[in-house]
This record gives sequence, C-alpha cells and structure tokens, in this order.
Amino acid sequence: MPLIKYIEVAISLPVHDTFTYSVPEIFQPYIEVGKRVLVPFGKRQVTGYITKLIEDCSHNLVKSIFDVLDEKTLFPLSMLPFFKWISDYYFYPLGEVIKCALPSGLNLYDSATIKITCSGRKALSERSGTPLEISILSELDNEFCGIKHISKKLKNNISMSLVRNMENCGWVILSREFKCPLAKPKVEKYVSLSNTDMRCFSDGLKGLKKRVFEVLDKIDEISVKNLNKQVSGASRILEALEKEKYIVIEKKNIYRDPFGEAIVSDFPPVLNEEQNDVCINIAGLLGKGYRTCLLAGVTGSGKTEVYMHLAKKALDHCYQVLVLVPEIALISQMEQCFRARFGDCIAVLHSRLSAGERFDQWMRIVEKKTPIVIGARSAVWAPVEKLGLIIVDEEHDSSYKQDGGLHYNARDLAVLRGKLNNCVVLLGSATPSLQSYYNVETKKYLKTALTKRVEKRPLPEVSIVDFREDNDVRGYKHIITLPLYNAINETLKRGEQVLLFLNRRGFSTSSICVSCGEPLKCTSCDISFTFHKKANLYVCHYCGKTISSAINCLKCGSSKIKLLGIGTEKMEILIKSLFPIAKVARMDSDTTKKKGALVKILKDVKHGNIDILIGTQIVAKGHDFANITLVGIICADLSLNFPDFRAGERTFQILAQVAGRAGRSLLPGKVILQTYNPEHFTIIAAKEQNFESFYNKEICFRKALRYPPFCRMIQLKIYGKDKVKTRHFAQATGDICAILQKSSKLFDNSVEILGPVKASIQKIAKNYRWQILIKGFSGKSLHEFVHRLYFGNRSLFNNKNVKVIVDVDPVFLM
DNA sequence: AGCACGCCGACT
DNA sequence: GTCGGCGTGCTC
Repeated sequence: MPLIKYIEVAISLPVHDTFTYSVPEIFQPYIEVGKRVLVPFGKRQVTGYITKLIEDCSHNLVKSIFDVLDEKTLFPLSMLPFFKWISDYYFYPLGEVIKCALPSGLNLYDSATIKITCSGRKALSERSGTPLEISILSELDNEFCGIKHISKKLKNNISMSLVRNMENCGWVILSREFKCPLAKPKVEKYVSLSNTDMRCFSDGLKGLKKRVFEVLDKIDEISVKNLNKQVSGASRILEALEKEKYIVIEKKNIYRDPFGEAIVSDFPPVLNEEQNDVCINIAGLLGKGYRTCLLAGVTGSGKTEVYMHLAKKALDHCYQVLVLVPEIALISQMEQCFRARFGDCIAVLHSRLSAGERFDQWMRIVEKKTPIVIGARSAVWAPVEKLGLIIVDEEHDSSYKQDGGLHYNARDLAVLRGKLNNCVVLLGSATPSLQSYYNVETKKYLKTALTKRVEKRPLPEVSIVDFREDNDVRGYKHIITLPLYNAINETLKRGEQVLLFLNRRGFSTSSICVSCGEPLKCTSCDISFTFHKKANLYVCHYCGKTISSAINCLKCGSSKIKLLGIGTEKMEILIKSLFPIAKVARMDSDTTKKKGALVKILKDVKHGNIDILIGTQIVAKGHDFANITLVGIICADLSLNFPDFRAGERTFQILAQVAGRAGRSLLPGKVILQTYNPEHFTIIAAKEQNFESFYNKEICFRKALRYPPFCRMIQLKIYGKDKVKTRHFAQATGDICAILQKSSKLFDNSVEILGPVKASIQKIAKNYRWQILIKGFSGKSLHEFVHRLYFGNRSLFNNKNVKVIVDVDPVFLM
C-alpha cells in the first residue's frame, strides 16, 4: 500500500473550500479520516479535520501539516457523506459542520498575544504614547496576554497595525499562543501486582506495604485513588514498590460517569396485540435498507415499550441504536427505562453534560462500547458506525430545531442519516408534525399506529368551557371557570391529583403605567417585561435582561405600574388561595433550572406530595404522571393567534399532549379546556384528540396558501444594531433577491420571495430584525436560488454591521 | 475568522 | 504628503 502523502482538510473556520496539505513522513502512520490536524492557514495555525487521503496532489504550493492532534479518529468514515450533505443543504462550511458535530472544546487555535518590555514600562511611566497605547500598556503585566482579551477589557477594538506599531517602538513583544482545548480524556493511575506469584514475597513486608499487598492480592487492579481510600497514604510507597518491580502502575483513560443513582433492572413486559403488531412490522424492516416509519401512537399507548423492543431486536442483529428525545428533561426518563432493560451499554449525549463528560461519552461511542445512544438533538451527531435503528421520540417537537449556529433540524437529519446509513428510522408521536404525516400520505413514510392506551385504559374525556359564556366571575377573574373550579374540588376530594396547564411563566405578562398607559418594555427588545414575583424583578423573556421591581414608568416617571396578564407564578398564588388545603407546586423553567429540581418535582408528584401541579409546556412533554386524573387547560388560545402559519399545528400538539397527561393509570382521566374559540377546528380536534381530523382541515389551508408541506422554505434573517442601516441592508438584500429571480427562467414559477419585512418581534437584544422568506415549489430550484444568492453575493453575508443568516426549513417565523 | 491589501478622507 | 479608517479577497 502506498503511503499517504497528502490529505484533504476541512478547516474549522467559516471557509467553504477544503484544502490540501502534505504529510511529513513521521506523521504518515497516524493519518486517518476523522482525526484532527494542526495546520498552517494563512499566517495562523488552526485546527482542521482530515476528510480524505490523497496519494498525489496537483496543487504546487502545498504546506505541511504541523501535527496530528488525535490518537483515535473522532468519527467514523461513514459520517463524512452526512457532513458533506449538511454542508451543502444548510449553506454551512464543512469544517464548521464537523466542529458543530464534535463535542465542544476540542479545537486548537492560536491567537496573537503581546507582552510588555522594559522600554514599554518606561513609556508607560513617562506617558509617551497615545491614550489607547498607554491604556493597553497598563493592562499588561509580565505574562503574554491575548490581544482579543485586552480589546474586550478596554471595550475598544485593537487593530494589528497598532500592535505592530507598538512592537516597532520596542514596547511589546508580539507572539502567538494556543488557547487550551477544554476537553481531554481523564487519566487515572491503576495499580496491579506485577506477577501473581508476588504473594510469597509479601510475607516479608510490613506495615503500609503489607496492607497494600493485601488489597492488591484480592483484586486484579485498583485505581490509586481507590487504593488510597482503603489504605491511607498508600500512594507514597507505590513508586518504591514499582521500582522494586513488585507492582505495575498503568495510566488508563477513565470515563467520567454522568449517570446518577443505580437502577434496578426490569424485564420486558408482554406487549399488547397492537404493540406486538407494530414491533413485528418494523422489526421485519431491520437490516433491509432505508425506511422511515411514523409511529402515530395516542398518548399513553406505550411507545417507549415499542422502542425498547425494537432496540433489542436491532441489538440482536448486532446493530447500534440511536434514540433522540426532544428535551434534556425527558432523557433521564428514557435513559432510566433503557438502563433498566439493557444495563450499562448506553451512552447519553446532551448539553447539560460537562465538556469532559460529553467528550468521554463521545469516545465510548467511537470505541463501540455502547450500542445504544440516547440524547437530545445534538445526539444526532453521535459517532455511531453500525446504525441499525434511529428512534426520534415526539418527532413533532420544535426543540429538534437548533436555533443559532448551524440551524439544523435533528429530526430531519435523523431521517437523512437513516438514508445514508441504510437503516430504519422510527418517528414516534401522538401528534405527528404535518410534514411527517403528509409524508405518510404520499407514501414516503410507512405508517404504523397505536390507537389504544395500554391495558385498555380509556383516553381522557375532554370538555370545553367557553370563557365567553362563563359569567360567574366570583372574584376568580375569569381565570378559573366554575366547571373547572368544581372539577378541581371533586378531584381533590377523591384524593387524586390535578394538573393545570398555562403556557406562560412569571407572575404577570405585561405591565402598564396607570397614569400614561405606556407599557413597560425591555429597553433592548420590542417586548413587554414579565414580572417575576419571587425574584422581585422584571425579566425580559427574550434577552434575559432584568430590572428592579421598583422601576418607574420610563415615559412619565409615575410609580404606579399595573401588573396585567397571568403567568404560572400568579396562577400558583391564586390556586393556593382558592384551595388553601391543597399542596400546590409549580413546574416551569424557573422552578426547574437547578440540576435535580425537575426530578424532585416529578418524585413529589409520584409520591403524592403534590395535589395540584401548575406548569408550562414542560408538563406537556412526555412525563408519565400516574395519578393525575384531572387536567385543566387554563387558556387554550394563547398560541393560536401567533403570526406564524404553524400556530394551529403547535396549538393542537400542545393541547393534545397536555390532555394526554390525564388518566395514565387505573383511574380514568378528565380534561377541562377553557377557551374563547370553542368552535375553532383546532380546539375541537384537540378536544376529540383526533389528529386526523385536525390534519385533514389544516392540510387544506396549507395547500391553499402554498405553505409547507406544499413548498419548501428558506428564511433570511437580517439583523443589526443600527435601525436605519439594518432597514437599508434588508431592502438591498431584497432587491438582490428580486434581480436574481428575474435573472433566470428557472425561478419564474418555482420560487416566491416574501419580504423583506420587519420581523414580528422587531427588536431583540438591541438588534433590529428583518426577514425575507423564500418559498420554493421545487426543492432543487429553491436551493439553486439560495446557492446563487449566497455564493454570488459574498459581501451580503460578511457585513460588519448587519448580519444575514440563512435558515433552511425555518420552524419559527417570528 | 483573521489577516493583508488597497482605496479614500483628515491630520502632522 | 501619510496615517488610519474600512471594504474586498484569500487562506492549501
């Protein structure tokens, strides 16, 4: 086999091309696709990823790599087509795609640093230099210091020419230093007897040495850390023992264990007929190439059990399984189920892991120690080699869409991976996305269904209460209607639990000055502040800015601010006053922020320490509350009128999901849904928990208005700090789009440009926001259009003041 | 991304 | 005349 002299490298910078480098002989044995290399790039040294091995190269000015950074490959070769496809589809540089896929904190970059010299100190004391130069010098001590760091500290962009000027004066030394990567394997020392016959030598030993031998005699090997626990002070004598060749000390990579408590194993239960049919159906597809199945199973129909059965089947075929769950909160539940069934052969991947933990989980997967991977959307990048089955639970959930950076949709990528890996993809949901169901109707996906709840439990009975007809105010301010009030009372009397759903956190959702009527708005966003009583602060839910509750009206200075609108916090207080003996708890992102807080609430509910649970959409998602028999939906209309064509779809999904939390055990469940729109088809379909009737109506609207799934969309998000510049830029971008559309017949009827328009939230975090929506009636011409726009107008996407972001298949159009 | 090159206005 | 601002283009 000829030695590999050249490699193709994708740089982890926003650069769209790959580059060829030569490999010095000493590195040639270590070269493999999927390893990182340190390469010269322009004047810098950066991390790149080997994407191809090349025997010879036509380029005449190749540079050599500096180093191979990895011992083992970070991802299997088979993932490269996946990365390349994503790079093309999302208009995102290949190196950046790989960077996004890999556990964070691996990249090496060098950056310019400076250090002060003697004459620099002299200049500082004599104040000879511009004020900026003096302030830079005063920031420096004896160490090399990053220029970017100083720039940030002085809130002033320090240009390289200024630095070089200072270098010429002899005030500073300029150098380049590496920023340390964050994640490394964790290494521990392990001790073992060098020879089992060592036992006989140990007789002559005394004290500490003897005790160490006693311990080592019993076990094959032990970490120095644990040995020290058993024999305190043991580490002091280990070196001596090693020199005398009694023992062997080895360094081993160990895994940081993100799992909490031990789990009692369980055994697979007998499936009901329906579950069994689904399993047989899908298991028959395993190993026979690509296929996507939609598992439409009503809430409480035992989808997880089906997942586990199929995972078992896949493992039996020696395949690996990837399980995606929409939220971190649901991972632990899924993980517990799987760990109870499959033991420790499971890796988890999500953003709450520390950089080190994530790296370790990643490497365990690479080394094929874990045939099952469970994780949130980022787990779609898991370096699984022999994929046999990908499960996407709650596939409709918009949490699968990544906002920021690479705007990918993990559900779509899961399907793509399935295609590229020739394996089965199972999308499960009680309320499938319109897109997926449409794919079933058009025979792209196979449909399987669970129509009944396990153990013949009935679906909860849903009744609608019309807010408009309920005039029985009784001081409840219309929030809890009489039927709901009575139902709560009865449920509590029976000793059962109640869930109240209100998809708004905080105390009050808007605040208005009593004297001038001005709403209290975040100064960085075009959004009303939400008052949080417990924190006693106004909080902006978009940028996170907080201000003191003691603030006066920003317009007239009046101190009289009226708190309007109800959030879960106010709801909690209201419910406590209405039902003073009941134990009330609140579950929203404010009360579950702390690690373990969510688990505690779930445990309290399980053990009956909570009578009434009030929550935002967190409660809607997949939790299995055994004893909740009444679900109250406080206001079903909150998301119905959002300026987004998917508002109805999301409303239906969340209502049906929340309703599904009721009656998940022996006792039948009941749902009361309060609304101002009782005749709206979305509300009616949610009442009947009838996905198909919702789908059939909604799909007609989509077709008539030519929205997805009848078109594909790419959104240009345009934002900048300067109001006027952003507007001009948006208009200029729109003009370029219009010209481009006229430039070719190809785009005549296949592409439609909407906008530029102001975003529905005009300002977030001091950025003014505009958007252009490009609809495409054939996927190809839409991509061709944006491709020409993107690569033909590079300056559009590189502007300093106004950013333009390409969001392929946007989920939120706000 | 970051660095160099090149083109214009405002200063010793 | 030149210093330094920013727009443009390149990096194997």
